[in-house]
Amino acid sequence: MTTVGIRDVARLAGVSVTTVSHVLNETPHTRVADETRDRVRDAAATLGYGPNLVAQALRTRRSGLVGLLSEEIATTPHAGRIILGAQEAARAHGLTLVIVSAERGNNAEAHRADIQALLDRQVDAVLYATMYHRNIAVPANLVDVPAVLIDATEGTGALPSVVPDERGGAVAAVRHLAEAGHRRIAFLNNDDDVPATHGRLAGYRQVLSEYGIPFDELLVGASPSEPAEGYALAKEILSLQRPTAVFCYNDRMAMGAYRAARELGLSIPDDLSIVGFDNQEIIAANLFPALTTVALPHYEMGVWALETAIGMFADGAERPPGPFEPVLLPCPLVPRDSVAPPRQP
Amino acid sequence: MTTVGIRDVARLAGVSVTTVSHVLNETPHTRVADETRDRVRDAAATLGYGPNLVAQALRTRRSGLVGLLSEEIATTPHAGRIILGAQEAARAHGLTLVIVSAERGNNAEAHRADIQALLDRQVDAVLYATMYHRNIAVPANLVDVPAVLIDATEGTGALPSVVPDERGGAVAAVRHLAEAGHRRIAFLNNDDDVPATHGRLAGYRQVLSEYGIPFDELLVGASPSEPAEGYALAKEILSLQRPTAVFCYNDRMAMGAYRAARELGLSIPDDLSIVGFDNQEIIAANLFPALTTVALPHYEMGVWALETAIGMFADGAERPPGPFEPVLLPCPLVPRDSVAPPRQP
DNA sequence: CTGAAAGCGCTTACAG
DNA sequence: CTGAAAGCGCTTACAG
Repeated sequence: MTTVGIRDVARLAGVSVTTVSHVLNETPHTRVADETRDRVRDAAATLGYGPNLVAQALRTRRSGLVGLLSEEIATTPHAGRIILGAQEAARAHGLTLVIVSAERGNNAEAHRADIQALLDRQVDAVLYATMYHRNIAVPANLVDVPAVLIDATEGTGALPSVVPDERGGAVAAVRHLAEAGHRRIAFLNNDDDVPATHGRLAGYRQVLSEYGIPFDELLVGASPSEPAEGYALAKEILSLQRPTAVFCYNDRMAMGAYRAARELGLSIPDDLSIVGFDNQEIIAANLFPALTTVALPHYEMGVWALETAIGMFADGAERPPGPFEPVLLPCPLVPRDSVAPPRQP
Repeated sequence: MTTVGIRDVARLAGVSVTTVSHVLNETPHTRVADETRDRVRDAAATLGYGPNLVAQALRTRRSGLVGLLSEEIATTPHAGRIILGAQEAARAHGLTLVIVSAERGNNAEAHRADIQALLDRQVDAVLYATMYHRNIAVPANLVDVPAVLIDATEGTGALPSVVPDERGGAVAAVRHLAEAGHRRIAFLNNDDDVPATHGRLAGYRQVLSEYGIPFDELLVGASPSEPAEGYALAKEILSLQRPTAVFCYNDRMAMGAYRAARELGLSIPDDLSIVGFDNQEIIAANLFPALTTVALPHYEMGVWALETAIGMFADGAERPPGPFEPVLLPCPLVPRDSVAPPRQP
């Protein structure tokens, strides 16, 4: 690969490198004769010239790189959608995404080192994504660069951050059930102290009061948010109580609820309607019947974060002072086949 | 962020930048007094100096960046494991991974542009990953740089490539069933003309002959590799034939087979043993009973590709001439709970 | 309208 | 054992 430089273009066009730079970059306030412009462009095209972005970065002190530090890139498809959103937004702005998967175990010191590596690379900004919505303490050196949090908040409001509107998503889910006519709606919650647990419960309660349905604590349970535990919890609540619908903290618990319903001889959706949360395609679309659920805005959070970061380092943009309120992105309902009106009483 | 440069270190240590560079990089064949070394290191440490990698890249003509072009980053967790493998290998070698998600639709021209963007960034190598094992035609400009294919082969052998040992994985799966005592083993295959279809069938047939089991075409069927179609196919074969075990092309089809078995009143694993392929955690671990399956070596392919790429651009390394034979990585059996000996006949 | 020259932050022969 | 100087490929005042 013979590498062609700006000098080669200048020589072929018979102009100086200054002029080549001006026309190729369309430098504002610079008049260049049309005829010269064309000559330069032709020369660049015939040589297949593309500027060396490393040199450009050194000179302009802008690398065009944005770093994405993500926990657990591999284990969840969610991370993939964040990456995709950030990546497509980056490409749309001529930026390149550099990714590093954070060490497991939440080792703050290791994260600091990962961020330092990104800083040494001169990234223009860093995006910091956690694997699920939570409150975190950020590594100290994150303040050395425009940074934004994805799926995470941090108490002080020092950084812009974007998270799912958990409550709003739950409201959509439970309203969907209520609108279908359900009044005895169980809720299988997670038992971790994380924002989604509280937010989804709040949404559930909100809809109950909207519809004047009394809160019945026998219809609400909490367990680890996995299929096996969801199954046990569903079995208990479905056996003792007689809800006509159940809203599950996530699709994995809904998987368990499907099994419980099956074992109790309850047919979905005729005997029991179920709504999940997370929209994990591989579960939701392939359960039988397909699961109605609520989508998490991972792609959108990736886009939002990237664009917010750009706003922090773009020319002329002042880095906003903060403190920042977390931005909530909507969690839309994804209707499939697991909801029907309750049977006639 | 006041950025500290090599000059600041030199000034503080009372030496030239040349000397700072030598000691920090441990340039071979360079004698520096121990006392000077220490002074330099102390100065760098107290200033928190890290070299500007952009400047270093420009000067050494080595960016330390490797690009990963991956189709469909978001839709499959597989891509995540490739990224993770490549990323961790990159970090271990002081390299940084740059990722770009290829346009959907397999648009060769768009891929060419994505690769060009990577080349403009001066990446030292590019890794090209497809979303499932297949034969492809690579964009022409990929030959301008050390490149390796992940999960893909390309006819001419122009590029190193790494793919799963489909046949070996199928052999492990079917042997596992045969060793448990099964002799009537059905195979639910995919119906696409892709390497995995042929490889897994070959592995199935190989084990049959190892055990002297005649090939019975009534026990073998093919359909799209999704739960719904797997269900239909399983229902047909399980109703008409009476296999004691079924080997499924992938975990999604196995999901369908579970449902078929349930509807036919067959209990897994007592009445019917099932083995899948792909080890999609979210399915395999959460089906009930948990699915015994075969893992695809995505993480390992990511590592292999990154390290092979390094071998192509490292100092002193000659770029191997090719043609290259695809390297097969093993697909190990992941035993769970869906296999048992057949009932007494 | 166009170009000569300095400089981004490093590394690396070369000289002493 | 240590340092002065050139140069990687660009951009950008500045001058004409």
